[in-house]
Amino acid sequence: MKRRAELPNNLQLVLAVLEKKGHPMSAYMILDQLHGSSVRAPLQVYRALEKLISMGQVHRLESLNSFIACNDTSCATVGVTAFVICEKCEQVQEVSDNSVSLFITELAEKAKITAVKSSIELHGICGACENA
Amino acid sequence: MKRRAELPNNLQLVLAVLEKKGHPMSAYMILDQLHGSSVRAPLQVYRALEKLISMGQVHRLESLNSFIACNDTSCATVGVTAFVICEKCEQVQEVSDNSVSLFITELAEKAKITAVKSSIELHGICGACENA
DNA sequence: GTAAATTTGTTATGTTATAACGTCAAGGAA
DNA sequence: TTCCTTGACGTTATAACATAACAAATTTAC
Ligand SMILES: [Zn+2]
Ligand SMILES: [Zn+2]
Ligand SMILES: [Zn+2]
Ligand SMILES: [Zn+2]
Repeated sequence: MKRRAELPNNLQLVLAVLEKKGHPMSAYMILDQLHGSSVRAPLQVYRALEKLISMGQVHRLESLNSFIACNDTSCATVGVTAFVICEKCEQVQEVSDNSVSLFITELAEKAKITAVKSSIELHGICGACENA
Repeated sequence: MKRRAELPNNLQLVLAVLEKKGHPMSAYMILDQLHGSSVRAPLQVYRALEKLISMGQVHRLESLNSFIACNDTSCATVGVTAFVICEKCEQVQEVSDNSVSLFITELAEKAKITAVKSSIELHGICGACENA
């Protein structure tokens, strides 16, 4: 994996925006934030996101058509991650312990399928928002 | 739950198209199939889909931006369903046994969140396609 | 150093989803 | 009945998300 400083410029820019925000952002929200930089067109953002995702630095949230900077170093080694999303404050937790990978393994076996990728996204209201 | 014959016309039309296909379809694919009927505009399709989904007759696959007719009577009673999708033949299996709902329950507890909805989608290559 | 291959930028376009507004029909109160 | 409210539906327009196609620049292979 490339070290941060070695990332091409567009990847650094996109990743920095996502990390600063800390919440899910659509590609077009990212593009808005980069107004004035060398990143001018949607495709530049999508291409950067694609690479960052393949490096494990960014995740795509399918149920939101959005992207978020990885916030859990362990998810890269485990490979399967579940995302828990608060619908009120947009906080996202990554869960990538054994129970998640075991669940996916068993699901694939049960369905007689060779898994390629998985998307597990749980929406709800987090504790902090519940008590607000 | 309304019986099939009692469904409003647009809902019947949309559901019939999805059931005939048996695979995931985007709203616009459904619209194409309904050319010549009273369903002429995207919003008619989306409104029908929204109702069919709330009745449990149709599911939305977040990772495909697509919709599929429910093919498993048990998923309505359990409430939580995992979808296993073959990327080659587009066959979709619904899994809604106890292991799935238990996994979601435990995930919600672990993340200290009150679950509202969940999306579990596993992509892969099914047995039939693997041997082809 | 030159040609081929890859990456990047730009424009245009395709795909998915919703906002805004007008019409009509059903149902209830006066 | 007649008026009013309410909700469902159709239509047009537009917003939001994503990729195709091509040109220019850069990197890589020899
Ligand atoms: Zn992560
Ligand atoms: Zn919250
Ligand atoms: Zn179902
Ligand atoms: Zn298959």
